[in-house]
Amino acid sequence: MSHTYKYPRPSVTVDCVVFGLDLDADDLKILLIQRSGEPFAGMWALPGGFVDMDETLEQSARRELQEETGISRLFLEQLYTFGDPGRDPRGRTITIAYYALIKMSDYAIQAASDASDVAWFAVSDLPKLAFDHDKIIQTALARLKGKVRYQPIGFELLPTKFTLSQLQGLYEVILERELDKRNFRKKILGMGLLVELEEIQKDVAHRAARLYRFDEDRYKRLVKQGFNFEI
Amino acid sequence: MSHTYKYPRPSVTVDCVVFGLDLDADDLKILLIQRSGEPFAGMWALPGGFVDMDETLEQSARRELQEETGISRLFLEQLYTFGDPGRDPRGRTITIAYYALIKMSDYAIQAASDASDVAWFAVSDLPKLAFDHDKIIQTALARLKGKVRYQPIGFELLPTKFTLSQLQGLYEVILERELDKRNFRKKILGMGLLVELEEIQKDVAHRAARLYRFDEDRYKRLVKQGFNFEI
DNA sequence: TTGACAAAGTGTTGTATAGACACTAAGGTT
DNA sequence: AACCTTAGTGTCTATACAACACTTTGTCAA
Repeated sequence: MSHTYKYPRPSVTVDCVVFGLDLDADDLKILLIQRSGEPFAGMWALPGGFVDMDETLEQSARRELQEETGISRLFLEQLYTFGDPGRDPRGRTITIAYYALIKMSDYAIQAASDASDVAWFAVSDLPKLAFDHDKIIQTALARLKGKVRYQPIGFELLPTKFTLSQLQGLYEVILERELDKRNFRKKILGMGLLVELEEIQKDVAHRAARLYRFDEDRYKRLVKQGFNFEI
Repeated sequence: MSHTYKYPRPSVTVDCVVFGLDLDADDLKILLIQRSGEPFAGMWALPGGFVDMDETLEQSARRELQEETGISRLFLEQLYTFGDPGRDPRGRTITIAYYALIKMSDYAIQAASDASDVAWFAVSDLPKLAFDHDKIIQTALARLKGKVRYQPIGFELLPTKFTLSQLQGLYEVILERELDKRNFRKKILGMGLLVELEEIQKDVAHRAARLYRFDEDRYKRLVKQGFNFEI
């Protein structure tokens, strides 16, 4: 069955920049898939695909992620729409890019056990990418860097329970600069958005750090009162 | 001539939220056009239209603005892409929304002398709009409000030469709160981005204010050195 | 011409926040 | 028992922000 229109139409796709945080390597990573078909067969690319006619753009992004990587529950936000003629050799294609933040620890097994055509790459060591996906990733990095300071989205990258050092490391990796430990703790604890848990770290070869969790309910309440998150 | 594809494709359009500042009324305005054809004939809508196959999305937005309103040189930036199924009764349509800032004083004649189907509306007094254009406008307002504090885009709305009171009024309108005159002047002048001109206001029924212009070159140089604009 | 009006223009002070900075505590390893 | 690694903690200074009221300048009308 085919579809005929009076005027030509571009193809419309979604692509996802999925960020994960490697706590051990103190490294920000991106999930890529290896293309099996042409064009760019064998090259690495962002997970994504064509938009179905009866789903929203966000649903489309979630579905493609589910299909290609098995990842389902995550923070997802529209990034930017790329549509230069020539960005896809098959013909005019417009892609709505999304970026996602996932708790990599939750998915560690999945990504590892999956077929070899899904893998995490450190942001600082990306392979050559299909289409204009390098440009999309640069845009996503800039957005993340800009946004993480004013909205508590960084917590989406950490496990539910985390140490203050892990949180600081997260900001250091994303913002690409070092932060002062005392000032950071003073500030983040002063906001009253972290709940100190009774638990401490386990299996570390040094003094174990206290675990905290982000208090999302309190954050939402404070925002209503005009509270402004800022690192 | 018709075009046939194996899979169905959505239509792709661009829409523009054009902001202008009414210096007399101290009012933020949006440029709308009155639809002549179905659907939503007679209703007001954002200027926009279908994307051609051989132009970038931004070119497309500029072309549509030129065609429908005569406006050509302006600040234009991608806003967000709206693509819910059902947002256009003619069938699945995805629209890439842009927002633009124009020096309304430069275009005052054009908008007025044009056909009656182009008009400025105060943001606080918009008519009922076609499609989901009210939602697009709300998104644009939020973006403008968020962005104007951290990037000197506000100057795009003022004439080249402006008074400090006009600049303050601009921020007050966009941010929807009053600012202290002395603190505002101290801060904005302290940034060293305004050039004090030899000229003063004319034809005002009170003490004439000094005119300033924004020093874009200096701003660009400062940004390279890590300068952060913030109101 | 002068008095009323309207907006321009101008500094100080207290308060809060950001940034610089170094040592002790705890726990596991050798 | 000594060592190694990371956790955890407080003060001071400089800067930025917020609150606050009066004088100056020019126009217009009586």
